[in-house]
Amino acid sequence: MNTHSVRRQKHSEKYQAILRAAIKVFAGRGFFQSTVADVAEAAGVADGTVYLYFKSKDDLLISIFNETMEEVIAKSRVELQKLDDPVERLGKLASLHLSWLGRDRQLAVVFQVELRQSTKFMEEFSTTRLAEYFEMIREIIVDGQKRGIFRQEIHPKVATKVFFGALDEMVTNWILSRRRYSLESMVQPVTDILIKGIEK
Amino acid sequence: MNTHSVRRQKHSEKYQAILRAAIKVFAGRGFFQSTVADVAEAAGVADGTVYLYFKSKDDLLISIFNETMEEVIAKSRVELQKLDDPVERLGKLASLHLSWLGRDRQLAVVFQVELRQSTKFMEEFSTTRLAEYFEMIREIIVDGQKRGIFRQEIHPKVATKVFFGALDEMVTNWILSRRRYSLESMVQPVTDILIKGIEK
Amino acid sequence: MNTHSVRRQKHSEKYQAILRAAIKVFAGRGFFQSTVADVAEAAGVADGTVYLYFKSKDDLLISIFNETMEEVIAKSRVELQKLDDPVERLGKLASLHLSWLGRDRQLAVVFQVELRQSTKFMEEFSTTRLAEYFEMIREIIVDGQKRGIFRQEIHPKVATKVFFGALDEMVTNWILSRRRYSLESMVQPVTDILIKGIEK
Amino acid sequence: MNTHSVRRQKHSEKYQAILRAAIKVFAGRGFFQSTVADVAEAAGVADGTVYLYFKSKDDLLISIFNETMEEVIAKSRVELQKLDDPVERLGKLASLHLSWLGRDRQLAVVFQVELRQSTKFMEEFSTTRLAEYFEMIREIIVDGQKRGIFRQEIHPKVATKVFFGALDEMVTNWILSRRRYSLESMVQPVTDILIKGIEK
DNA sequence: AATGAATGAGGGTTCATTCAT
DNA sequence: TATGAATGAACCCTCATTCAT
Repeated sequence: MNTHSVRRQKHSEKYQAILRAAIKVFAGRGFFQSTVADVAEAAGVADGTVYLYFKSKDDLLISIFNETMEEVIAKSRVELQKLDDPVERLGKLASLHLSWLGRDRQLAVVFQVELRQSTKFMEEFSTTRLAEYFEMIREIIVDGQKRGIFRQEIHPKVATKVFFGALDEMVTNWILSRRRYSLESMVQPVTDILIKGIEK
Repeated sequence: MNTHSVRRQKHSEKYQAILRAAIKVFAGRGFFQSTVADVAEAAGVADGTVYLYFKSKDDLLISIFNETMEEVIAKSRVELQKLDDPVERLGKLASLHLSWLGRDRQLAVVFQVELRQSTKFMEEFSTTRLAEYFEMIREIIVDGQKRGIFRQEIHPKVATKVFFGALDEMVTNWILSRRRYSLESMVQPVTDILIKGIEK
Repeated sequence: MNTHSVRRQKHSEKYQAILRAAIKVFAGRGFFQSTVADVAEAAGVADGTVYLYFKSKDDLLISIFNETMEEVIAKSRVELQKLDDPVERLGKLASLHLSWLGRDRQLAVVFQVELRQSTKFMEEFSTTRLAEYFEMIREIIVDGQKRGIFRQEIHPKVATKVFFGALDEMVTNWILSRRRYSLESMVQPVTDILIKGIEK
Repeated sequence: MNTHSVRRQKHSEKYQAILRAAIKVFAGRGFFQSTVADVAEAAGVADGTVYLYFKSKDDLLISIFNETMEEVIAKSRVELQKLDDPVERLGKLASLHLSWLGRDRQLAVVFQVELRQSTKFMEEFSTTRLAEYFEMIREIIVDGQKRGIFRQEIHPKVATKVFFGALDEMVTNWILSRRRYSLESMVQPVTDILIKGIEK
């Protein structure tokens, strides 16, 4: 089996081309309405070639999630390490979250809509990379409590969900909105409410 | 067409049986993975009978949304009219939201996962019943601002999305969680944060 | 079984209404594309009622053929008996053929198109009422030969087919033609050729 | 779409195999009673393969018509160019018509019965390849009139229909007949009548 | 590595027919 | 007689995946 050689190709031009094509196609037509042939065509490769880089159609979706989250989490960690104040760090997280999705509407559609196709997917996702993301948020909140900046009585996990849920809804609303506005412009008003909500 | 008169019998036994079966089946297998035959079998009717009451498989999903939202909105209005204080009203809304979904895990799965299958669906939904629901929330917030209870500088629409997004995330997390806990138990900790976030 | 009582109803209002509706519907949408429900609706009766008067959907088509041919053959016989000259009789036959179909475009469509759906139908038809019709034509030709008006060397059966085929094609062309013209106007030019073709 | 390049391979083995299979199956069971699976099985290919070469089930029928007519018209033109006398040319046309259908009973069934399934088909056909065929006949007749061989008073279009209708009926009768005889044996007796009918 | 022709299982939907009322 | 709700078999077409080249 040449799995290994293929895995090495993760960052090959074709792998990336197919992944980008998948995002575009899934965003446009929806995951279930898209065909592997659609993705192949958009990537400019033959149908069979997709299977040299991805195990299945599902794997395309999972890979979009994993590849993107990996990058996002890594970048976020780097950015957050530069800051110390929990308030500033939460603000930064919100800013990063809304700016990376606000920059690429198609990717946002895939993340807000297509990746939530089934409990099967969602359960899988929420126990891996997404759990990491949640943990990042939770840690900041716990740290804020320790430092006496955030209220002791709030439950960190609940606050994490509130934080994530609020950002998530901003993105979903932005995607579905007819009006075209900058997703980043939501950072301040949202964090204002969220921070106030947990601050002492 | 005589199917029309049949389809209108929204409250006939069969209509309800098929709708309940659809919720159960869609929640279990996912909308796209479910077949109309699955729904029919679960409802104890023939495949063709489904089409006497619903236009298509999609219509089943849309009907689950519409029927449920109609009922939820109506009940919420009744309950909210009994209260005057914006804080109490928001608390009531959160309580109602989490309790009606917390009562029926399958319905919750359909609402949190299956109904978000495609932008097509979501765009349709978000412009109708869901918009009504958002409006209900927004009105309470605006009222709170007028009364000087909530901060003037918060943007009601943003606050509405934060409120909804937070509740929505509670439900999604609850569905995907392995641990079995009461969704209603989230009411107090969530509203605590949200109210604090917008209060003066 | 109440077959007998039903058969008695052949000329009841409903039987005729359903038959007329079937002609209209089959002519409009084609036999296979039409549904029994279409026919029932057009006839203003319930779906099930159709089955009180006709054994099956096929039976509707067969009945249209039989009922009409019965009438046509009977009327033709009466008219032909009034004439003696074989040339005049053939002319009369052509005239009757083109006028009864030219009078009712929908009936013509059913006869020229829908009744020829399958060899099964066609074999059945061609051995019954249609054979009678062919025989009527053949007898006139044989008579013409006996009287020395038509050429001896022509084969009566062949001449019959030529005669019928020519008329049949006139009707088919008329149905499919965009231009609207009187089918009866074809009588003279067609018989001119056909008569000349077999005359001494 | 890469199916296009495939579909263009009109003379590939598979394309021809499927087309032959379709003729056989449609002739045997009738177009509407035949399934695409029947055709695929008869052609020795998978169901889906049919759709690599043909757009739809309808397209199979249309292709049988077009492919055959194209060939027939081309061959007829070649043969007719070898002759000069309008009488001989009409005779040749009749001979070609009856011999190519008489050679392949299944093809004849498809042409006489299955292709006349619906006005939709017939209207489409009669305005394309069939119109060409009619035009070929008409030109010979007009030529015969110019040369003073055929009567001036006959209407060329009517004569064309008579000619075609007569041949057409020969074929239809031959198909439906229990007795097995050579269709080509009809050429002489039919043309005898038809030529006499239009000659001076 | 890449291709793309071929596969064949799978599913939404239709509709002729029945039968309890 | 008449109704029309209910049935369930049947079918066209799609498409993820494979594999010979």
